[in-house]
Amino acid sequence: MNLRGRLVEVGEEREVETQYGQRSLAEMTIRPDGVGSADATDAADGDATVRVTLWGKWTHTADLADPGMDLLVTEAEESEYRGETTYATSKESYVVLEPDFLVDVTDVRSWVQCPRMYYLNKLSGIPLNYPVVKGTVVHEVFGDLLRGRDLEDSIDERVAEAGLQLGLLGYDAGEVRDEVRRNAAAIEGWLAQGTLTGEAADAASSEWDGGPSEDEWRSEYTLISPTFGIKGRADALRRGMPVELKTGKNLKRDPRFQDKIQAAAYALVLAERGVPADTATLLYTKNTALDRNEESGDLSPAKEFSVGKGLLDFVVRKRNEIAAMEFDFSVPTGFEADARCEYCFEQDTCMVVSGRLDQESKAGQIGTPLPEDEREYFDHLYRAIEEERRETHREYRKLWEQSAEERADDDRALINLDYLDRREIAGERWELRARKPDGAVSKLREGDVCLASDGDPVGGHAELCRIRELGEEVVVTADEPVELRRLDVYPSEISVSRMLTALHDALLKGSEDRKDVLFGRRDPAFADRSAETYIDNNEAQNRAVRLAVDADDAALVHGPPGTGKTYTIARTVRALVDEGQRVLLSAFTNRAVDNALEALREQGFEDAIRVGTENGIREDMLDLHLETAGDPNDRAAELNDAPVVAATTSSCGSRMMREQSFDVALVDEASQLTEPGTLAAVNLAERFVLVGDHQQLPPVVRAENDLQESLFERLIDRYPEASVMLDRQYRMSQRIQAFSSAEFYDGALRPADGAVAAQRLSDLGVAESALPEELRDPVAFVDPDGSRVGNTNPTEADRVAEIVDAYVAAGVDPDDVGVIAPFRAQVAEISKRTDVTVDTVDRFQGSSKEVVLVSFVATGALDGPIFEDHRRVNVALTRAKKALVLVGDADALGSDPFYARMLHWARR
DNA sequence: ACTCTGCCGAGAGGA
Repeated sequence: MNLRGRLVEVGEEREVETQYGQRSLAEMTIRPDGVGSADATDAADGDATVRVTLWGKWTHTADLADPGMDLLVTEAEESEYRGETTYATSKESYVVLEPDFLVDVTDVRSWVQCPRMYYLNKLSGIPLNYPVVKGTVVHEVFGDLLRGRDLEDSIDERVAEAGLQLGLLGYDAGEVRDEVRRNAAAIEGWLAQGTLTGEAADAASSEWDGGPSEDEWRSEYTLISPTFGIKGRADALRRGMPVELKTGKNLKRDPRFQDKIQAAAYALVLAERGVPADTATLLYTKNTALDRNEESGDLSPAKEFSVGKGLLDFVVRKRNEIAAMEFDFSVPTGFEADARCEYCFEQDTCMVVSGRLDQESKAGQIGTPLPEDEREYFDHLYRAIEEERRETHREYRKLWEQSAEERADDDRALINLDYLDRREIAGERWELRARKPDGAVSKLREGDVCLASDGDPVGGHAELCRIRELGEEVVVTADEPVELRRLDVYPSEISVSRMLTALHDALLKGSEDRKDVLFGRRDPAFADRSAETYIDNNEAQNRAVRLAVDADDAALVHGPPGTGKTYTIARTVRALVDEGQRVLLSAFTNRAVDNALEALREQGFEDAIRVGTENGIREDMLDLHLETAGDPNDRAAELNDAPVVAATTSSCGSRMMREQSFDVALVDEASQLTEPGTLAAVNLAERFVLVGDHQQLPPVVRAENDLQESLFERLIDRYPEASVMLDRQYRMSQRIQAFSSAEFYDGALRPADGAVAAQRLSDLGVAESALPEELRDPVAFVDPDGSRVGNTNPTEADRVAEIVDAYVAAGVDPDDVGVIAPFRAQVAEISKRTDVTVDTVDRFQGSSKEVVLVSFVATGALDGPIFEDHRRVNVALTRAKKALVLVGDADALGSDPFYARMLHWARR
């Protein structure tokens, strides 16, 4: 049986005499309830504790354990001792610390080389370098070969796909193709050997009947292990045994140890799925025929080795070391292993990082430590980012912990799909189709990468796929055919990793000048190089452009709703380019990046490149999109020569963008970005301009931590003189903007001119007299006397729909009406009753409508965190141009001073 | 208690 629980007490290791001789043991006390999977609670009832003895080598894990950690013992032996039921590890047992902390297989690999290498990889990311790019190409070609694809076709296409990266590294396609061809020859030679003849091609063409079966080849197998807390992707499986491809050379008789560990980790995860693998193969594809002819005779690329329980135990223990270290956010020193620093390629990096961050390390330190406030900042954000990582792991857990129905409720999956069929498509890939059940909704969108499965994404057959169509019929493409019954959002740690690298780059690679400003040691400096006038009809906008052009370090532009931020940004970019500056134009969302580009083009500027994934970019900006595939030189030149590069801040953290440098980074929506998120863009430039509004929604983070305050907000508080507030708004009538202006902008936000101030529905040809009495004021309040049911209020939803109808009946175009609600549940409720746009506040940010209705849902009292952040209300109330209707319960709204003032204003 | 956009995916190599 499996035993799992929270550690209450951790006993010391001790030696005892047994019938098998002297053995070591350590006794643990755990509280089995309330943790993890269902079988965790098999052992005991209530909050009783149980004792479990860890024998032999598992005392190593006991040594790492601390009270509070989650402990899992598989195949535990139960025995009675003086009336008490106790447990102990058996021969088959594994002991897993913090199984919910998902460790990547490659992390185990680097940890085995040196724990410090694990840390350095995590911190600084893997930079753009040729071995990685070529390695990736070879892996892709390998997968293609296994699927029976023509070798030359595959090499041509895969090398072309890596065009931009190769170009940035200064390689040309021909030489790379030749080199890949040499690696591929080793693969082909191996595939053709002895009993393997023709197998790959046979497997590829054979009928597929679900999960992996014994005699088949599989490429790119996505594996997640809830039991062992490991995830990863095996390069291939042959007859259920992992095959790991290496692009390098290994002329020794045995595989490299860390490579064995990597392959063994895949074998471990396969064992959990009931497909035990007792052998694994490492394929060193740089070993050539020439090498083979040498005397030892066994230098073929393939090295097989057996995977016994002892090796698997070792993998689990190493994985436990990582989990234990991450549990209290500690930093590995390198002393945990007996790696020899003098042979290590990372020695210099390791010493610099140790020296600058004042970390203990086996390699020693170089250089002087960063100032204390910078180190504190690092420690603080490092921890916050790691907390975010754990929240991402929770998303993984939902893949197996939630029942299908719960999963459906939380919007992150489409379940119970009716599998229709599959079809082989170009590139030896597959197109899979299924029918969606009526009314199923999810956050999945066309173009997303997600996990397609036969209904069981963890224990069954799952493949990463891309969504092509998401209508009544669901169409996805994948490398292997799955019986498509379920689609899940595939959680990714990418944004977390990128935050970490941005933090690292800012502190360890960033210029002192910039850090002085970031850490409040020096006020931002300004030169006098701007022209007098850039924008002649809006004094604040003009000042904003001048501030940005004059900034030697940083400028901050505060743009409340409707104040022409995007226009000002575009004008600023042009002014900077005119000064000969190379500009990075960035923002949190794709939408904002595209809006800024659109404004640039409207102002006649076209010389920009849009970097990012194709499906994130709006169609009318795709002509500016930088293709990553193609001739290396051309692709690299396109990027390197662009005076303006536009990308989301997330893309700025990509390997390719990290190689770019700019004079100025201009970041929109900066108030919605975490500090590390902002740094990803800021790091790439000499100077930066942040544009945002800290009175609107803050950054979205999963964990409660200090990532919630944006760099924009921190800096604007610290350096008000380096900022300009755009104070003229072009969106709302005087009546509508009054409350927001008074509450959030000290009354400084004003209509740009009389026409904006005085706009009314009659301007749209609507007869206001046709509206019910209660709606004739541009700001109205309606209390429908409903009651809150969960996060909905059906009566209020009815009333909202009636009001929408009233506006439409009076002549308002339905496209000009929008409804906003705080909860998604209420959004769904209202959507059932009307065809106009209905969305949450958060999703409405950035857009506007002539008529806006806000449904507050709450009755009786304002219970819930969603009502606590008044900035959300600011967003909701500032979407309307000519008419705004607040629909809610007067008692609830009156119970809080802020909402009471809002009510007072609305009722006037 | 609630809100939720990004990004792609994990990788490789060098004594």
